[in-house]
Amino acid sequence: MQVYAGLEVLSAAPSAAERAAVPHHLVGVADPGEAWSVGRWLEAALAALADIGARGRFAIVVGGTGLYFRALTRGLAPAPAIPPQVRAQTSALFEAEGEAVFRLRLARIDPAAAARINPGDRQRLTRALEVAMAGGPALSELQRKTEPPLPTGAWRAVALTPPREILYGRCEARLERIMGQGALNEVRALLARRLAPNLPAMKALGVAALAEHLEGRLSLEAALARARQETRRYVKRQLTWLGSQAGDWPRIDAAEPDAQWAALTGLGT
RNA sequence: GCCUGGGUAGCUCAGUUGGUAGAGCAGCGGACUGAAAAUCCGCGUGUCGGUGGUUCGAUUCCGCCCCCAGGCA
Repeated sequence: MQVYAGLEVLSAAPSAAERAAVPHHLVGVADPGEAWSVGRWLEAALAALADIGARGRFAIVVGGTGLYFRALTRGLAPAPAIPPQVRAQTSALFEAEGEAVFRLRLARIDPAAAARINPGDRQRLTRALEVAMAGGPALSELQRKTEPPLPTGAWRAVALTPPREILYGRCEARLERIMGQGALNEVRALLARRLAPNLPAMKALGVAALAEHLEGRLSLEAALARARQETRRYVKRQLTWLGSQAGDWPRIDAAEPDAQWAALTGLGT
């Protein structure tokens, strides 16, 4: 989300002072009207990493999105680009056929995907069919061919997993802070552009709830309560991801991380 | 004070013609390959307000008490 310009407050992007102290890459580089994706981000991230490496420096990749780390460390299936019209098409098809029939249709071209995807998971079902319809190998096939984009041993990872209660407290503090920094103004500006609500930028935590408040359909109190809830659920999903997908990463789980960080890096605090 | 409704899961409620109860939301757990701050899947023991009685058995029927809402004084 920090990739989008105009979401600096909502996404709690690094401050001007932080950015002056340390060069940051890929912050505010995209327009919220553009739909970025893991694939597009990965390309940009690899380019930035190559550039930093060429200057003889190392980079720190920071974020809360498990899929993006997975793409960077383990790779992304070499799937063809899917035009937006195709997506609209599969979505309409799903609508018309219903899940059961749609799944059977998918099973004919990508049985592994049809068997694996959870009931009701329309997003994954339609995505799998889109890739299959592009004419090349099925998504499940492509996923098997995935190669890590970075050389082994070129990177180290660490998962930050402080106690849940502390995390929730920090979410609360973050919400208060961004409200004080003008989160509502950012939402107002986003609404003024009348962007499609399914654009990724419009899915940033708090946008939908605060938009409902600005449109007079929700009290501020109720909107903040919903933003809090969405944030907590997101935190929970992050922790689940780290538990299974990044189970082998070393952890920093203390509320005050300095000692663990020093032990991990061999550097002083 | 009297009358009428209510008191069941964290919340809003359903239900049991007597055999110790179930939905939605919340919460928790899980999945995850170009929408991922997304999209999904799974999980329901709670003195059925308290107490005494009837009964083999009471959350359910009866008595008394407490609390809440509305009405009457």
